Amino acid sequence: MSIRNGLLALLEDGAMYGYQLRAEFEARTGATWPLNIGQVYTTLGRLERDGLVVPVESGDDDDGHRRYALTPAGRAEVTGWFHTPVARGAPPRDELAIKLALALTVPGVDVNDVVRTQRTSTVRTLQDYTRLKVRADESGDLAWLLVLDSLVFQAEAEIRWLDHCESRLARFADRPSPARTVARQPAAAEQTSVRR
Amino acid sequence: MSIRNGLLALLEDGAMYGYQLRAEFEARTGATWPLNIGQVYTTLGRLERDGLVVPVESGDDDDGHRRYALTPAGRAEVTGWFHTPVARGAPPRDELAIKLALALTVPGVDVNDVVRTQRTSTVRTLQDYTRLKVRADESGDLAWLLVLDSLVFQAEAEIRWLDHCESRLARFADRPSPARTVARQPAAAEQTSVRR
DNA sequence: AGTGCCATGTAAGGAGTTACATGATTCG
DNA sequence: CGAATCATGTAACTCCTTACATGGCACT
Repeated sequence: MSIRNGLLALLEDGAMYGYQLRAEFEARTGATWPLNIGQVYTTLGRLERDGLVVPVESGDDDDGHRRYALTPAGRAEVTGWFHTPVARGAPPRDELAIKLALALTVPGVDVNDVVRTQRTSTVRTLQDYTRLKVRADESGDLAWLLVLDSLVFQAEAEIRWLDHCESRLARFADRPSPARTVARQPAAAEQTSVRR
Repeated sequence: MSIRNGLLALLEDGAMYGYQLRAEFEARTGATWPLNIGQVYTTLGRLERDGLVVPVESGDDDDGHRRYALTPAGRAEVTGWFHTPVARGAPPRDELAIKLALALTVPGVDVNDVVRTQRTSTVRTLQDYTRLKVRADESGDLAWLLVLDSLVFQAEAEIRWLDHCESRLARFADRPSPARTVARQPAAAEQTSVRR
């Protein structure tokens, strides 16, 4: 969904063709998320089908570029997107959180090992980001700086969380019952819960 | 990818059938990410095709349940998953970061408005999480607690980042040049960059 | 008898990736 | 000339979601 809306937002700046849209998207987000060109075309196809975008008629200056322009409906979609907060109500699945939660209940997995492995990896990632921030600072690209800041904040939060997990795990280590998950659903998981 | 690996990890606990896998997954992650049952079956089909899982032959106690068990290759996949840090090298596209980066360069969008709208929304989400944490504390479900902590840490980081953005934007407000992104790619975006 | 849950699927489609095919233009 | 880049696509596939079809079984 972010690409679809992102392309629409870019078209607010004037009609563009597919290749140009990709270049603009990557330039304005610091090339943080490479955008594959095939998806640009298929997305443009869906946008056209949905009436948010129309190929601009270039009878005169036909340079072989298939430019698209926003329709009124498309313009409405863009302003709507900017005015609506990103839905964090159904948060995207976090592979790391899933992995740790499952590591707790699956036999033969050392949770602390998982935590420590992830921590060193994330710390390294964080270092990469701060190195990039130097370059962003020099370039004076505000958008790129903010995107990088976002990644830095997220990585720092992840590290804090991992440390938090480690200390919480240590606190629970005394208990003989290893916190095997007991389902909270009334009846369903009472029956389906597996314990050998 | 997280579901595929999650199902494999659950099967480490013994052979299960589709419906049971969904119930276990949701129970062990605090029902934070509802798992749709259709995907469980299609994923199991791919896992079987790839030789990571086999339907268990239940000639005797055939109760109509189609149970799956891990193969040695599947077991190897699970331990590999737990030992490998989650790749944050190609970070998942963050819709919020994209939105803000584009809001900077698209005409007619008040970035501060976007920031403030998102902030109140995220604060509300954070409050919901802390309410849930009370229940998780009472239930004593360690896995659920950690998952919720992860969401809280992420939401807090997002709020901090939004505040950070606001102050950085204020600092840039003096400058007459509204930080229109100039592409850093050597030649490409020089040509494709649009400014009217 | 009907409602609701358990259980297994299929269909259709959006989003995203990798890979390939095909031309035009530009540059060494 | 050849290689790289620009530019537009298509194909095949994974992942994920929503929705529908189909049965069994239990409880009132």
